[in-house]
Amino acid sequence: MHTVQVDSDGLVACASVGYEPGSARWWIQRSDLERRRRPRLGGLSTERIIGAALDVLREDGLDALTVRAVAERLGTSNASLYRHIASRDELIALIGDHVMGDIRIERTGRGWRADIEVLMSEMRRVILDQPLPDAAGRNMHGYGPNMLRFVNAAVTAFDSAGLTRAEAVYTTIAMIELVAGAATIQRSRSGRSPSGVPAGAGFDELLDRLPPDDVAALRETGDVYLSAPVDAVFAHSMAIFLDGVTSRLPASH
Amino acid sequence: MHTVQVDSDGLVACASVGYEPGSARWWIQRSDLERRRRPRLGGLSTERIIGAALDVLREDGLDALTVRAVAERLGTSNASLYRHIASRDELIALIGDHVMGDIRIERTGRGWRADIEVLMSEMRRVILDQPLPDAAGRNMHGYGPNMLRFVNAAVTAFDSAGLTRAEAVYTTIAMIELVAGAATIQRSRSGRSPSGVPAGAGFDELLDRLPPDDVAALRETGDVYLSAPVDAVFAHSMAIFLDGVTSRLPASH
DNA sequence: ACCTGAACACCGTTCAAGT
DNA sequence: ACCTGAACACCGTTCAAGT
Repeated sequence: MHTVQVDSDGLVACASVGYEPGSARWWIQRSDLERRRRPRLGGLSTERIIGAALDVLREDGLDALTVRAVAERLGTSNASLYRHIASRDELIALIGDHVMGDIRIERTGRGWRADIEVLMSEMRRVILDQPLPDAAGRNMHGYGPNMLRFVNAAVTAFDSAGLTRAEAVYTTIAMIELVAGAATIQRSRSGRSPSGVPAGAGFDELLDRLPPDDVAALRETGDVYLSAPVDAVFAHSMAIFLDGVTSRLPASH
Repeated sequence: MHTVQVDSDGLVACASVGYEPGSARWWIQRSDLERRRRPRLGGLSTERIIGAALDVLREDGLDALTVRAVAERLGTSNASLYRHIASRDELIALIGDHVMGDIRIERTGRGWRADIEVLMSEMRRVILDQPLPDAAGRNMHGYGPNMLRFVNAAVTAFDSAGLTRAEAVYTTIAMIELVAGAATIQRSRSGRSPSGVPAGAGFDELLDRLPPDDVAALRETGDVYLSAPVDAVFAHSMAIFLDGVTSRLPASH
């Protein structure tokens, strides 16, 4: 049982019926809504809101991304945004897919492995490019037009490698899982305190306080765990994944 | 330049000097702090706070996890919690590592691959077990005692497989990236609207609205993308990863 | 159809005052 | 050393009233 707010024009009613932001139905509803708009000169638009949100994100960081801050940057009241987005979660879902739109999708002509390498690197790049709210990552798998375009490109590439369609889909999901996880982990691995202290500083001292048996291997390799360059780690993760896919290909002769 | 709040007992001063929650230095500071406590009968403790937070999380979900809600469940004022945790972020970091403590770490005796399979499945299980705040995932890689124990177990297993120490460390990070990403994506894949609509409902209609060339492969395999069972997807991701690791092992004869 | 000031019901966090 | 009521500075969101 839903109580639906009905505005005089019924727009808000539509926007708040309650599909989960990022879900397929929600994206459908969204495109309907955008089509029904009658933009004013110098007025707001979803596009301008996303742009302002990305500005806030890049300049002042994740914590500063509030509806109020976005409104201020646009020179309007925060209440005005709610004519274009039904909630902060919607804004975040929109940002998530918008960012995926920066991915360059093109075949390399050098085979499926090179194609997938580019797709993975591109996805990682756009995620790391700005401090995305985690919730955007949560919806990143989602059903936005840019994400679906990306998924389609990956499925196509795995298809051309010789996988069955079903396996190409599964493999694409695995690829997305890995890149999403890698970006998240990298972000925290390279994090530092406000005071500038790297997250791993004092690692040896920390190990000394733990039961020796619990961290025996780490004692011998702690510096590797700490100082492994993030790009090298990603390259290695990607290589494992691609080698795994290769080993599952039907014998190619 | 820091302005440090100094309480009469100096405790709060210590807790707020500003290491990033989840960082190595922060965990060191934490264990010092806990050691200096003089608990009262029936009083609060970090442990009780974490327990209450997990209760809130499991019963009322992620959005309900507020400092105030945790305090209410403990029958105290929210201000009281700040004697044991310096911020909500600290609480989340503590939860993140606490959850990793549920992982059963034991050798299977059936080789490195079986050992790693267990570790991956266990990590996935504890992450999915409750709706963890994303920020906990962000810190999950971190330097908590339980996480380090887990990392150590994985490095040890890869070591026994024949990888060099450095490669074992890199491979462990890749493993964590994959499992963290897989859990995140699964959570959103199986999400539904408050009204109970699955996130993927209406997928075909959505594809119809996109440029046909952008989603050609998905049109043919959309149902697989939608209905792939989450457990099967994870098993497949894990198999790719393990096959990849295997293919990178030094020839074993 | 769009925009807005003012308000509502929350947050996390602080601090003086208590035991 | 620990706990707490009350307050502060925010949030996201709503709504009546304006154009």
